[in-house]
Amino acid sequence: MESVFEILAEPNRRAILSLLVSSQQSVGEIERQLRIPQPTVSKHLRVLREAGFVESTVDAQRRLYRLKPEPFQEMDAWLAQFRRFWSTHVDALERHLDRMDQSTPTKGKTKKKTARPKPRT
Amino acid sequence: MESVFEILAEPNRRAILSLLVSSQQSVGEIERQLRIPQPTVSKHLRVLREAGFVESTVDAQRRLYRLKPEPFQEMDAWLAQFRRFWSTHVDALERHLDRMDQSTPTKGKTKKKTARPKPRT
DNA sequence: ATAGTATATACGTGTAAAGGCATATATAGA
DNA sequence: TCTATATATGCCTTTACACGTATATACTAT
Repeated sequence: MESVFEILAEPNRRAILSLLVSSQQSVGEIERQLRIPQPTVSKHLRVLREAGFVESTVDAQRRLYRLKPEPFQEMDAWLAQFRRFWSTHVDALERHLDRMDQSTPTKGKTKKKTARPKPRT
Repeated sequence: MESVFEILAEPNRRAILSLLVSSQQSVGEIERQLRIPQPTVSKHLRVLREAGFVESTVDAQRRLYRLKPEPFQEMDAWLAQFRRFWSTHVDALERHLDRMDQSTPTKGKTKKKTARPKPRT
């Protein structure tokens, strides 16, 4: 479990990170929002912490977890080598996004799509 | 093995993708450059193909594999939700990049990645 | 048809990680 | 002190891959 990619391979961990985008959260808050048992949350948080994705501060009995930017930047740096490549393929990409659309668990976000004339598969 | 992140969790697969950035390659070429046994290469290529990362065309007995852009874009879309966040932390980021620099697995590398000077909480 | 080359697949095995459950640790408050 | 709350950790079981080795399939050339 050394690379950032292995860390992100776990869906619950990605969910936790997405939760923390809005603001820092306690273990209990994460537990309730994601409806996964507390020991599971704590274990994933440990992995995320050791990988540098999050850090925590103590607040009474609570621990507040928040994001750290570095590993995300590391991923972005890896992805960068492919950017040049995929930007030359925007057309095929649009068709793909068409089918993907709401696959990103952000929040209620308006998807500004330019006219997409391709409902076919 | 459904998400792009799980696909990229495997180091050999990431290496294959990085190889293919420059140009399309046959299985044998990949095998020789990465020095991993041919069945392993084929298996990883299968995974990558089924996940939409690559596609292949036939050239006599060879199969030429090349990148497809969509999954990369999907990853990028997921990462996007954190961009806003990490751009407000450029300073800490710069220090990190300083230590990371050439993090792209081109070839043999020294594996000193353990020491993490933490700007303590 | 036979041999040679290139790639894919099948099978068995080891391993590591994820989850469930119980319990330990720490802090707060009575 | 004792109890309640919040979080972490330990143990156990299950499962999902990744790899090695062997073999199958496909195409080429003689």
